[in-house]
Amino acid sequence: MGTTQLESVPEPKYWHLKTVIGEALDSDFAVGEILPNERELAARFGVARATLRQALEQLELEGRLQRRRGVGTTVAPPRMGVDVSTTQQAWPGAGEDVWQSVDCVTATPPAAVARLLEAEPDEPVHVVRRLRVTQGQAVAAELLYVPLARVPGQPAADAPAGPARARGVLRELQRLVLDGQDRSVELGSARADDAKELDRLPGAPVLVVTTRYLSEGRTAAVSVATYRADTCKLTFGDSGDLVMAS
Amino acid sequence: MGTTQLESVPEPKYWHLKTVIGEALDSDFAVGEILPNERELAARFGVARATLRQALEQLELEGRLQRRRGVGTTVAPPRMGVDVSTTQQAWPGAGEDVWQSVDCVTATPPAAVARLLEAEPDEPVHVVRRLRVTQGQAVAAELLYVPLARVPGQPAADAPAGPARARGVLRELQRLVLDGQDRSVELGSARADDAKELDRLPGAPVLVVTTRYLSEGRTAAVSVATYRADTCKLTFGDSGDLVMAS
DNA sequence: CAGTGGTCTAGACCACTTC
DNA sequence: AAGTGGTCTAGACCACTGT
Repeated sequence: MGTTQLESVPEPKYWHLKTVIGEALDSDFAVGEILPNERELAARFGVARATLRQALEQLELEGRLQRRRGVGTTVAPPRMGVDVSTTQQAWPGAGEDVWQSVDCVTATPPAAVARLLEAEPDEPVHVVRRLRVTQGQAVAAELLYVPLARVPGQPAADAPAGPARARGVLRELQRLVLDGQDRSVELGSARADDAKELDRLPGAPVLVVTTRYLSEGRTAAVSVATYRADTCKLTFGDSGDLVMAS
Repeated sequence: MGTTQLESVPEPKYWHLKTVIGEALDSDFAVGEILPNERELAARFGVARATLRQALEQLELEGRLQRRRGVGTTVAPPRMGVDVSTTQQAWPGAGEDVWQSVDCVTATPPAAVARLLEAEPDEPVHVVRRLRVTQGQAVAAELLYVPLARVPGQPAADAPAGPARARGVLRELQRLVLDGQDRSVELGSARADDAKELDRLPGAPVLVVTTRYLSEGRTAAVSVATYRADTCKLTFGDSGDLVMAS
């Protein structure tokens, strides 16, 4: 007894629910196990389905649950650590193991990207689409913007859009001297196309990693990569080869 | 005529709403301006308030809106870039400008932290509470865990809890040799205490930055910092002194 | 006090997956 | 066809902020 704290600030129901279910997940459920459906759970806890859903949404946001329409709600495995460190400065595509080139087209970039590129909003750029696959799962979708003028040997600017052309642009990029790069991470919500590639619904929370690649004092390329926030933890290993396992 | 796309996949209402309002924000509103209240907006768009709220929630998640109970919904300023780079390896508290020491107590860490510390779950640690303030605003709340055994000169282990003791622990830490650090970023939701310090409601989305400080081959300290995801963009400047302004 | 956003309800229908 | 999560409604009341 003692500090029973009689609801000086009454806790919202969904918040309390989240705690209760969260504890149940730790003790009574195994990873991958499916929970009772939402109507069942709502009835069991004596709340409306909307309230129950509010609790489940939070747990999904924290990476503890995974919900799929038409299937059900399952207990999520711990988030996988995805290395995004920049200690080994390198152009994208240097370690071709994790990123798959999907496509490449020529277009004018969004205004925000043009600003980062220090280019006119209507300057045409290569737009390379890549997918990061880890343990058989797509964890990130990337758009890499490279102004045509920055890659000298036009690697088939008129070549048919596709993976081959994407690899061509990456190859040209790697000919340049990389002076440095800076990076930012922020919360966003998945655009429709990214959501599709990541097997999520549009609007799903994602971690947006924006990288600016510098060469000869200019911005040579900008990458905007959206990582699934539910399943990923971004890691920056800055201490030799040590990586946070967990 | 052309690609009118007759709803092959009917877009959810709230998604469409989000787009419409988002565009209106760009063209018709200035930063800081207050929007009409939710009931008014819902009526104007001919939807239920819950649906309107779903759209506003997304926009808030993306840092475009700011909502405060009892006050209203305002247009948010662009996210501020917060530097969290680790290029200059340093113990916490080395640049005392941005972090304010708030408190320090002795306790046993959560299980997950104990694991990172490579310590027994019941080993007592200093828990230093700090607040990161930028431009007059609290942007992050941190808990720094330092095992008592790691800091040699017990800096008043029984001293009264408070800022003075916090600074004492940081001072002791800085006597050690820092071998390296690694870091991870993931999405989380604010615990009640963090939410209070960050002036948000519990459950608000946050970016959780976990840092492990290594000394003499061991983990000397673990920091868990929760940044407001709505107002912050974490930056990692790895190219000299260049910072992404935006 | 009036006005705001936050919580909650009890329903309905829709889109998707699986059998 | 049956069962799942996703969307949407039209209300109600609560907690908080201002005046």
